[in-house]
Amino acid sequence: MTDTHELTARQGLLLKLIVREHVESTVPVASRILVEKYNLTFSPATVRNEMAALEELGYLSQPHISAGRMPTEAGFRYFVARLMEEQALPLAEQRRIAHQFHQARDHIEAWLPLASSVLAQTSGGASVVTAPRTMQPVYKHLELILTHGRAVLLILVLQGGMVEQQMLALSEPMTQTALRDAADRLNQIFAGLSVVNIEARIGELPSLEADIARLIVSIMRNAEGMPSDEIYQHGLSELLQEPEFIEGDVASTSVVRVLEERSLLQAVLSETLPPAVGIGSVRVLIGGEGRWDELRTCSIVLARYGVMDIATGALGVVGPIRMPYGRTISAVRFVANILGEMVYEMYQPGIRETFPDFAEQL
Amino acid sequence: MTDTHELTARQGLLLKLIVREHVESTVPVASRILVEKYNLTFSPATVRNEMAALEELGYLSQPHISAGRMPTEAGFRYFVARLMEEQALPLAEQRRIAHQFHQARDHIEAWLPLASSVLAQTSGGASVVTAPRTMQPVYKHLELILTHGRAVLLILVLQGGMVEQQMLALSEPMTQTALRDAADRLNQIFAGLSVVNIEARIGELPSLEADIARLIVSIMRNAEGMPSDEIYQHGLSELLQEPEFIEGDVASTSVVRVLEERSLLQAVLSETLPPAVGIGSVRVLIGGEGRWDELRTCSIVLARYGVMDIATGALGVVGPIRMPYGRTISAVRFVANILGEMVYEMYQPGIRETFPDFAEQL
DNA sequence: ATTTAGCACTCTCTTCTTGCGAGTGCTAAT
DNA sequence: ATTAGCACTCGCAAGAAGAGAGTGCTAAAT
Repeated sequence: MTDTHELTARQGLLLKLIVREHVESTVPVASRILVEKYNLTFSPATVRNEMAALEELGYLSQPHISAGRMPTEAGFRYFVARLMEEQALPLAEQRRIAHQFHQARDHIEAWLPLASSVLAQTSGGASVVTAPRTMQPVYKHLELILTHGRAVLLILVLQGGMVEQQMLALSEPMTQTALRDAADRLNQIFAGLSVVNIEARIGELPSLEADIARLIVSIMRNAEGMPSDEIYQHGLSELLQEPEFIEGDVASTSVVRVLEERSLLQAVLSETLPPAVGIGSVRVLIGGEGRWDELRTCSIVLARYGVMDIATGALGVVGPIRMPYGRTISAVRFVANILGEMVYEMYQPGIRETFPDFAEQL
Repeated sequence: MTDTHELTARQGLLLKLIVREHVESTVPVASRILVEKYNLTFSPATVRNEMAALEELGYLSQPHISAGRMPTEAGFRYFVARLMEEQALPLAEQRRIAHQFHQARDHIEAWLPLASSVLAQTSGGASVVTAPRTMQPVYKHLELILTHGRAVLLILVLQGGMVEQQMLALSEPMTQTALRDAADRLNQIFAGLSVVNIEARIGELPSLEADIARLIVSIMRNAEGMPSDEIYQHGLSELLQEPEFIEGDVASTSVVRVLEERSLLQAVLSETLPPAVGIGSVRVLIGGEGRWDELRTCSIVLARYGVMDIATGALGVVGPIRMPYGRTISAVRFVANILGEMVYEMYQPGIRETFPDFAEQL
C-alpha cells in the first residue's frame, strides 16, 4: 500500500477538512469554499498548492481537471488512521438505545434484530449482525423426535442456549419410546462435556448410540468453526438512496449482492475479523482494500462482540466510501459493547454450570 | 374494479400476444410488429382498431400518443385470470430441483434457503420464503438453563421440532439442579399436550412450576397465531437489474423496503394468504391492487405450502408487473409442492407420537 | 522562500434546436 | 368489416452554444 508519508500539519488539516466537507456535500470540494467555510488564515491559492501536493501523494483526486478535489481511498484511510476523531453518540441517543436493549432483555430472539435496526438508524447505512457462536461448544441436552418411518429429528441444545437441528435416518425402524431411552442415556453420559470428551467415550457405546454420538460430534465441530449463518440486516433501502448508489449501475448492484450473498459476507467477516480478534476493537474496510471486488464502491465498519473465547459474533455497517467514519465507528462500538454485555450475562453460567457447587455458594 | 368485460376472441388473442410481447421486450408493442411476428391473418390497421377498443376498456395504454400499446394492470389481471396458460417448468429443471431438495433432506436448516434460492433462480425475481408455523402447537420438551443470577434461559421444543427460546427472571435464586428438577416435572406432565390441556392443569402445580407453565402457554399461543418472523430471501440484486428498477427512483426503493420491512411483508402475507387458504393454490397480486402502495411498481406471486391445519408457511416471488406470470406461477407452485412434501414427512408423526401403539404397528 | 492576486484555460452541465423515425388515427376505398 | 395510404404527433439522439465552476500558472507581494 501507499507508504504513509508524513504530512505537514497544514496538509493534515486540509485533508481532514476536505474529507469532512466531501462527506457532507457528496461533491468534490473547491479551494475557495474551504477557505471561506472554515475561515482559513491562508488563501485559496495556497490551498490549491497543498492540494496539488496531496494529489501527488495519492490522497486526493479530481474527477476532471476543472473540478474540485475529493479524497481517494488512500486519503480516507489516512484520515481514519491519523486524522479522524471519534464522535461519541449524543448522550440522549445512547440512553434511548440502552433503554431499548433493556426492554428486550427477556426476548433473546429480539436482540439481534434490534441491534441491527439500531445500527442502521444511527449510522444511516446498512447494518449486518451475525449471531454469536461459541468457540468451545458444550453438550447440554439431546432430543430425538421420530417423524416418519426411519426419519428422526435431532435437536441438540448446547450450553448457553444454542440449539442445533438435524434430520437423520435410522438404519432400521424404532419406536419413539426406544428413541427417547437412547437420548436419555446419551444425556446422562454427555451432559456438560466438550467435543473431545465426547469423542473419547464413543467407544464405550452400543452401535446406535455411537452413531448418534458421532453425528453430535460433527455438529458440535461444525458449530465451533463456522461463523453463524444466522445473519440479520437492516437499512439497505436507505443505503441505496445514497447518491453513489442511485445510479442503478454496477455500484448499487454489487452492494446488494454483498449483503445478499451470505457466503461472500461470511468470507469478508471471517477474514477481516477472525474470532481471535479482540472484543471491542473496530475494523474499517475502505473500498474493498483491493481484496474484495464487490466492495469496491463501499466501506465497512466492523466489530466483534460477545465474550472472548466463549461466544462471539460480528456486527457492522456497510456504507458508501464517503461515510462519516467518526460517527459510524462510535455507533458500531457502542452497539457492540451493549450487545456484548447482554451476551456476557447470558453465557456467564459457563462457570457455574460446570461447577455447580460454585453456583450454590451464591 | 373494472367489471371484467367479455372480450371477443380476437381481442383476447391480441391482449395475450401484447402481454407476451411486452414481457419479452419490455417496451410498448406496435401493431405492425405484432402482425409480422405472429403471422396474423388481419392487418395492422385492424389491430390498431382493436387496440383502441382494448384501450377504451382499460386493458391497454400508451405512454404517449405515437407509441405502441402496453398492458395496464387491469390488462395483466385479465390476462392472468382468463388468457394465460401455465408453463410447466422444463422436465430437466424439475428433476434438477427435486434432486437438490433430495440432497438437502437431512439438513432441515437448509430447506428454506434452498427453496428461496431455487425460486429466485427459476423465476428471475426476488423470492420470499417464511418458515412453517404450526396451528396447534403441542408441548414436547422443556429445558431450563440457569445463566446468570436469577436469569434463566427457557427452551421449549414443540412437536414437529419447532424450538422457541425465551429468557425469564426468577423471583429468587435457584440452583441449576433445582431448575432441572422443575423442568423434569413439567415434562412429565405436559409432554404431548396442547395449549388448552396445559392451561387446564396449571391449577394443580406449585407456584414456580405454575409461573413457568403460564409463560409456556403464552409462548405456545404466540406460536400458533403469528406468521413466522423467520423469513428467507434471495435474488434481490437480480430483481434490481430489471429495467423498471434501474432508475434508482422511488420504484426500486419501495421494492427494497417491502422486502426489508418484515412487518410490511407479514401484513401482505397474512392478508392475501391467510393460513386458512388452501395448500397449493397460488395467489397473484398485481401492482399492489390498490391496497399496498409500496407494491405499486411490482407484482407478487404467492402460495402457501405445508400441511393444512398442521403446519404451513408462505412462499412467493416478487417481480416487476411485466412478469412472465405463466412461468412464475408454475415455479411457485412447483416449489411449494416439493417443500410441502418435505414438511409433510416431517410432521407426519403428529399421529404416530400421540398414539405410539400405532407407530409400533409399522 | 512563501504566499497570494489575477487571469486564462478547461471541462462539465444545462438548454435549445433540429431532424429522424416509429407509430398511430383517420379517411376513403375494397 | 377490413385495409391501404397518408398526415400527424411525439419522443429521442445529436449537435451547438453559453454559463459557471474551478483550476494552474505567472508574476507580484510579503
